[in-house]
Amino acid sequence: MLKITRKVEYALIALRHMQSKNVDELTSTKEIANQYGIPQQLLAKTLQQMARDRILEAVQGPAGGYRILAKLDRISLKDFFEKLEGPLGMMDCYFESDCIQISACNIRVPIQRINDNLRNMFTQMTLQEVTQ
Amino acid sequence: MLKITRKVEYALIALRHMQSKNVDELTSTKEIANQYGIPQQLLAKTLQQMARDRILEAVQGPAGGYRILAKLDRISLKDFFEKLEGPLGMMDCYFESDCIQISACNIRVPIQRINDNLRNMFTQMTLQEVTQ
DNA sequence: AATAAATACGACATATTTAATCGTATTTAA
DNA sequence: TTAAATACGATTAAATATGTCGTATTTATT
Repeated sequence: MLKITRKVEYALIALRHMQSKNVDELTSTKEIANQYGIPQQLLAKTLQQMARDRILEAVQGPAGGYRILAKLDRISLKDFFEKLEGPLGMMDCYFESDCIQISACNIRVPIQRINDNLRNMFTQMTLQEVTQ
Repeated sequence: MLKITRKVEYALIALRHMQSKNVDELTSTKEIANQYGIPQQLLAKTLQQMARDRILEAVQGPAGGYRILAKLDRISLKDFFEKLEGPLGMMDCYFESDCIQISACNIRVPIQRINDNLRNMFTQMTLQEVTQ
């Protein structure tokens, strides 16, 4: 429980790598995959998604690659995680209302308390803070 | 990511159920399983583990069952989660040192920052607070 | 003493989720 | 025209979580 996924891991590695370069400089998937021993195809998908989410900018063609597009100090860790993984909650019943046993359930409030604290925490941390 | 497991879910349900009773009163696995629609065998294992962890007290034989043994306001959510699920960290490299690419890894510090915040948060919440 | 109802627990099976790979298309600098 | 890069849906593989089975042990009740 509470494990970070590879997708998020690879995304953080890539961001941190790009942060060590000049802002306009491009980084290819291959470069990162080789340097950190990451499956290239999988990393590619992650970077593509980040480009769709306007965190990165993609440049196609040879000598292409990615560079950081967004202001990382404006993106909370919560938003970052949710962009990559979907809604951030410790239980689905936090979002869905079709739990079969919802009427009998006695821990909705407890779970909500934990969830709220968790979300608060990740809302207060920015990507910049974490990756700088 | 960040999903609570059934084990933890069932443990919370059981605790909350028992909290609504007199402190000495026993609750059987069957009673909880029936009332909340939980697989009895699986719940049984969870309760057995909680008994081993001295959170619950088990009484065997017919008319046996479990009652709350520990002071719930003395148990942090971190300890509770770790008793049930093992070390609480967003990445294993927080605990293990045999990561193959540890030398190339550039996100140990970032991950540690997230981890520390997470652990802090769960250290400050007590089981009592959550389930009361 | 026998029975029945409960906990104890290892081993196995199934389901779900995550991670990785494959194949193909598109873009564009050289 | 070619080669090197991104784009992305489909599939496979691996890992984890969830659930079940079988059997043993304990003990109140009869």
